[in-house]
Amino acid sequence: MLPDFDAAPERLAPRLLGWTLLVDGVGGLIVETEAYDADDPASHSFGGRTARNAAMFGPPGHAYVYRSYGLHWCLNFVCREAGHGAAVLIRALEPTQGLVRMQQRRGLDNPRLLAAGPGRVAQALGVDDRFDGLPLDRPPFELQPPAGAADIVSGPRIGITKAAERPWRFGIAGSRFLSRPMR
DNA sequence: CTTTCGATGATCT
DNA sequence: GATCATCGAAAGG
Repeated sequence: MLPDFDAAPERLAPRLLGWTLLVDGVGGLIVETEAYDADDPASHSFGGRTARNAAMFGPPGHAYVYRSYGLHWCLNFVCREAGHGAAVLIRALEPTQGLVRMQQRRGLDNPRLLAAGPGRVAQALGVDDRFDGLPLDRPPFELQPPAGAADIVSGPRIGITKAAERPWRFGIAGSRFLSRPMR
């Protein structure tokens, strides 16, 4: 069973919450996401296809990984349809599997800080540009459906200047593992 | 608790 | 040459 990667990003993003994301058996529950679309000035795909964002214009259900601020990696799930340029940014996980491995990679103990933020997620999972364009339906990736329904909250996306009013950030209400509290 | 700032490099104009 | 879908440490209330 897999998420509906053919959906528009603002619909896929909330639906991903509660799924378990593992990379080589390490990861946890997705608790925070953001949607980015082609007609969205905040999106890397807004200006059309380039070398960096090529994976965003590839088939749905694949990874788009980019370098942020010259230091961090960020992981997205491509969605909608091939050639469109839509994706969902994975912003935070509640760690459940491979705690020690994540603590080693992050150089931290506190489970709360292991994957609370997109750069932290990628570092904890060992994701970098080698994962750009890889399919999400087979190893090293594994996705497991939610155990039950969760309360979902939405709000403005973080760290953007354009289209800042779109409420395309989604989180599980009350989770302690968000990059920032929802509002 | 809050705000500020430096790190660091690819990407795009 | 400016702009980042960020993080962590430091400084101030």
